[in-house]
Amino acid sequence: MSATENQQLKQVLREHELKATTQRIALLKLLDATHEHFDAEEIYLELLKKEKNVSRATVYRSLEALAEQDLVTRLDFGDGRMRFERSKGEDEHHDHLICEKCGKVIEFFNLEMEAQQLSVCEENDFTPSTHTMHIFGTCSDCRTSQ
Amino acid sequence: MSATENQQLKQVLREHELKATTQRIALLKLLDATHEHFDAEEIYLELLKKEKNVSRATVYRSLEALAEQDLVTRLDFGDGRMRFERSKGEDEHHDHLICEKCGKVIEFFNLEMEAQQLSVCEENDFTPSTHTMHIFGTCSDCRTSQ
DNA sequence: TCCCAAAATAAGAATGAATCTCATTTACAC
DNA sequence: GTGTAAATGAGATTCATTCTTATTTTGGGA
Ligand SMILES: [Mn+2]
Ligand SMILES: [Mn+2]
Ligand SMILES: [Zn+2]
Ligand SMILES: [Zn+2]
Repeated sequence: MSATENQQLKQVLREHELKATTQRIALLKLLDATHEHFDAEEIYLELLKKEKNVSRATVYRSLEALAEQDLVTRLDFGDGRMRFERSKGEDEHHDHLICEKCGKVIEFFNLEMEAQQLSVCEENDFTPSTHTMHIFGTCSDCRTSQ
Repeated sequence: MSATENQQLKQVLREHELKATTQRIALLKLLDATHEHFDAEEIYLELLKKEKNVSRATVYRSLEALAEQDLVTRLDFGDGRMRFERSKGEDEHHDHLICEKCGKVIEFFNLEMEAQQLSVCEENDFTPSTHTMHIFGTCSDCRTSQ
């Protein structure tokens, strides 16, 4: 809504050498607003509500461009479609607990685990770029309610 | 080849309440022989070389049945198709380093990391069932050769 | 403010991994 | 050996994602 938010996002996009299209701005605004882990179709449908002109192809292309610049993060929860979240700072990396019953996603960060990852890479003379650390299981709500 | 290997695999399948079809036996034999991380199409093509009758559908269905019984393990390296490996013992769980340049897969096990995972689950009142811990990056071969 | 070339978009076709359908074959308990 | 439920083969189908092409938009410069 706010013109200032639009301006800020325009700024962000340009800093990353991306043209500030209305679709990309709307996409970032959506992810900023919700903090959720949307898939492409959900993003497409949300954007349709707000903007008259959006196409699925643009959602996919924008997500690709934004992910390339680390403005959004791709998440693969292994169910056949990619999820996306707004990237937080370099310093705010986190991993995920995913409830197989209700789909809830719990974010966590564990410094010791990250340190062990680096240690494993060193042992294997391997230069890491990214990692996926997803723990699947049952959340407390789903465990108690059955 | 060996009749004894066939008999052993028949035995294994029956212990898991799976009918010992020639296709399932051939599939297990292939994975036992190579220790590789094949996708379904690769498995299909390999089986075609050896058996005259195999269909893609059977490969997928067999892999599903075998994975259900933990005789094979599904691996999602995030590139759009699932990989499969022969499951090792409960005690031989491992995770993967995946080279983004050459596709090489390095297996590792880190007890401290696994312990931290349990600790994170406890903190979040979460009951884990499985996890994916894949580190993507560049292997030493690919780093030195360029 | 107007103009232009390059880049991005809309709409829908194409792709490809995975699943489903159904007629036929096979496994295995009796 | 028989019968029956389960598994298979072949190909159709699904569905997420990518591609194609004509059209529109962006951003820089006149
Ligand atoms: Mn997250
Ligand atoms: Mn492995
Ligand atoms: Zn839950
Ligand atoms: Zn490599």
